[in-house]
Amino acid sequence: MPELPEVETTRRGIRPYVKEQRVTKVVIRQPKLRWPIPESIYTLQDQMILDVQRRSKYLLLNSPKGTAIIHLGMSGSLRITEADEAPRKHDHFDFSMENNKILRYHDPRRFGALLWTEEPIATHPLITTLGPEPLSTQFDGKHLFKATRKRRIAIKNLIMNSHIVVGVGNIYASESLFLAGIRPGIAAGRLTQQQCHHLCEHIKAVLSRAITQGGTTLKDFVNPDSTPGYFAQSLNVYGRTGQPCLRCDTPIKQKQIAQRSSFYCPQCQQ
DNA sequence: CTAAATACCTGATGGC
DNA sequence: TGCCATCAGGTATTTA
Repeated sequence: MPELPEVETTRRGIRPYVKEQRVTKVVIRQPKLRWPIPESIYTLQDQMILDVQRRSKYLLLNSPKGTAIIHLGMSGSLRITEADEAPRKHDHFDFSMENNKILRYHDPRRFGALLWTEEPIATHPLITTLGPEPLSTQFDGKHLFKATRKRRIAIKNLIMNSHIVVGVGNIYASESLFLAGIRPGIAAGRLTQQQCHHLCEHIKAVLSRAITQGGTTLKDFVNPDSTPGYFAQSLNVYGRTGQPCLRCDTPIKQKQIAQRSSFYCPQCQQ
């Protein structure tokens, strides 16, 4: 389940293998992803990948003629394989490169995407409406406080809204709310300025820590079986229904908020 | 405008 | 052992 740390870990993992490599071949085995893969993606063929960037959970492969936009959805992953390695089930597309390696996309649930744009990436419809990066200075307590005013939506939903801040998925929404001592279901507009400040700081802390831990597995990145390191980190509340809170021993509660499982400690989060 | 529901998809899991 | 039902999850889009 790629959240922002996993996407960033993927970016760092593939970059050494694809940056400044010419794409020798684009192979599409399954064009039906979240949106159909456009024919225009073949423009990437014979282009040099200048860099791999990330905006929100979108990976951006820059070339002189345009940008390939990759989203991992919920079950997507990218790996580097050797040129002669046979594709497996759910390996939907390949970018072969001059260095005799393949950038290969795998996605059982096909919620991911591969798109192509020749416009400046900032003008792309998927990108223009996005809120600030969570780790940037643009995202601070003031921004969050302002975004919460007069909003009745649950605070957990609000921080998962990419128009407000990008990159906060279901796992880290629950985790950061625990660290900030805020109930996930509370109306966003009821948060104080100080609570917004705390929540913002904890979102930044939990995401940076996860990226650091994801980085520990980077050396194994070419191993397709490598699991992202951050899943091994101790989660305080996510997936711990009924188990004792690590801070106060009260059993962790699970509640559906907007069709998403949310986890919290009824004692530590008021 | 906001908020909630819907759509997309497969694999893992649980009940019978 | 098999089969159906349920759930998980990111996010754009549709509906209210």
